[in-house]
Amino acid sequence: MAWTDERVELLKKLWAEGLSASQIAGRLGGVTRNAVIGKVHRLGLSGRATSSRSSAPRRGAITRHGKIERRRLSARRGNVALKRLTRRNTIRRPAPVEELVIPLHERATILTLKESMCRWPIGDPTEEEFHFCGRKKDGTVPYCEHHARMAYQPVQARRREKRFASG
DNA sequence: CCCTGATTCGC
DNA sequence: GCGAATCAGG
Repeated sequence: MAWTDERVELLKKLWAEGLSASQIAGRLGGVTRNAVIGKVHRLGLSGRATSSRSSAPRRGAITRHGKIERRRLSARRGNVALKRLTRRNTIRRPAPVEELVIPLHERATILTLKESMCRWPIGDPTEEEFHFCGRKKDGTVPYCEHHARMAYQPVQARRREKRFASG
């Protein structure tokens, strides 16, 4: 699919809003995240404000798409020695009840929703702003931790409702 | 393994 | 100019 003026403008807008390349690709449709990244570079938009990534590749050994060199580099990776032990937070807060406001750049549409994303619907499906939660979920439930609590309400909450209902 | 952006280069 | 393949990294 061609980079029409409209699509380029949309790309610029979404990139400025902080959407990731894959998210933008999902919204545009017809392009991969690689295409988006490539276009971003050609437009000179790369390097978003607070991205202090220094992922520039090491120079020197890479010839072309040299497979030998790649393998050598890959073999040299993975020297993870010690990980800091983290203390678990023992304080448990009660489950929140209010709906969360999902930041614009984290919202998922039907096109960007992945298997690993929370499918809790937010808003009116007939409206443009309709989206899904989109945060990370585990494999056992279709929702993130927060929305799982809303979907499967704890016994306590139901007891309270029952009590209200009966008197 | 999920994801992120960056780079190279055949097309 | 385009973007797949591949990279480095969280």
